[in-house]
Amino acid sequence: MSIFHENAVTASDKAFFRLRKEIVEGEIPASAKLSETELSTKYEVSRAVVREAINRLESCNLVERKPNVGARVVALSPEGLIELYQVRESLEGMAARLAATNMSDNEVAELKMLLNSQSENIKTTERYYQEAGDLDFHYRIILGSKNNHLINMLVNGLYHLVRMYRVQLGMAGPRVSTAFDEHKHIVQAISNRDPELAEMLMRRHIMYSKNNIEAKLNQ
Amino acid sequence: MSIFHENAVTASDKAFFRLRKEIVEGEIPASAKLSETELSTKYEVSRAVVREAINRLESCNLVERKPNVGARVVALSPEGLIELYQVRESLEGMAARLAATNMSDNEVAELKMLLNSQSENIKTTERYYQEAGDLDFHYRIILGSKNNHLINMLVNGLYHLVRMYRVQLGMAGPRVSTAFDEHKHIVQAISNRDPELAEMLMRRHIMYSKNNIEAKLNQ
DNA sequence: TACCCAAATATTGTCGACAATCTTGTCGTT
DNA sequence: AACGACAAGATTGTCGACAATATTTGGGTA
Repeated sequence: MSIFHENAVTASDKAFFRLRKEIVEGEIPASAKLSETELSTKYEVSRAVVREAINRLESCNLVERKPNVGARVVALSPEGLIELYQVRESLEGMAARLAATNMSDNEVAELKMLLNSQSENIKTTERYYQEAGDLDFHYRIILGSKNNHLINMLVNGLYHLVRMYRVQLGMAGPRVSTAFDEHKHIVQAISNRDPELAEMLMRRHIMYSKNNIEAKLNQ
Repeated sequence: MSIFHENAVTASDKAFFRLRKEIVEGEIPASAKLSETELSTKYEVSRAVVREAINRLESCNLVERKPNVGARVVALSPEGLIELYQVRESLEGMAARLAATNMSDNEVAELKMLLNSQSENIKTTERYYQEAGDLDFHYRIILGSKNNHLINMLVNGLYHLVRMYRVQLGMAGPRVSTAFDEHKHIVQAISNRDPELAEMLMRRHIMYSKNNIEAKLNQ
């Protein structure tokens, strides 16, 4: 997740990033209890910074907390994944719509270049890169919306959870080439400054991913 | 905001609710600095609970925090309000779509009853009630989506900010009767189990509000 | 054995103090 | 006077200890 280049300034930041990484990548498994004392000895910091880190993870929807009881990593469920993709469809659709209006010509050009470079590597490269490329694509459109609420909700709120599902349920999926075509069409709509089409295509794109995942889960 | 009946169990909860109320209602003005020590003496609690409350307010997008510097109440701007309504349009549109599928017949019937009771009071009652009624209407549809992510984002994340704008910029608006008609049509679509129409009508409904606000701001 | 109550234990919530960082004000130099 | 460096003050970040609450353990009774 080095795309976002967040830099930790305080100890809570470091603990937050580390804990988030361990949760997203499954080192700390889903539904596991998060003991404040345990983590504070493990990370060699005080309980206060662990507490703050856990609180932040709660606002990312990565952990759930009950008063006087403690925090647990969220449970991963097929239903939760569907709900997540419904929200993504809604928010990223709007992001594409806004991006069609608000992205600069320069940003659109760079987005096209990104797709071109991906198109060259698309057969030779391995899965992880494709996943990062997909992430990068969506990330740029989100930023292109120029809507700070939207950006914050998606980047800080949903994407780590999406990645947690992907990593732990092994949902990188094939769908590589078809997804790539969908990306191309979305960029075309943005380039044509067609907000409605951009939104519709983005929503379908995410809906297809959702259906793909649902099919895998039910098989 | 007594609709949501959150009950505070811990001291941080109380501080959080109180601070949120004071910020939303403008008692602590927009862009004001939040001093931890000051608030801790004012509320007669330790700095730790104030810190936690402020952190929670940050995840509600009601305050912004800079490391080693402190927290400020967010600044209210016309652009921020527009961005907020764009996100609302997206999320509540999806909520209406999902509600058309997921609300029980019973819930739909209760929603209709709510509208009927509002229809009777619509001329005699004062503005505040209408505002609460509007809130209640949207709230029920959000819950009707049965999507926990959506519910959480809207109820805990956006609605207090919306209310802060309403209170402080005096945006209760007239638009009472037209908005009521829009509500009726949305309920009709949900009752007909027509997700696409429900979403479209909700998006328009919110877009109209946004346009109404924009017009007021630019006048 | 199954169940309930109470003591013991462990965990979270809250507090005050200290350390690290930023901000403000003063002084000196150009 | 303008600018920059330095010191003083104030604010946030971090820590360990204590208080309050939840969980577990153990014993007694039906």
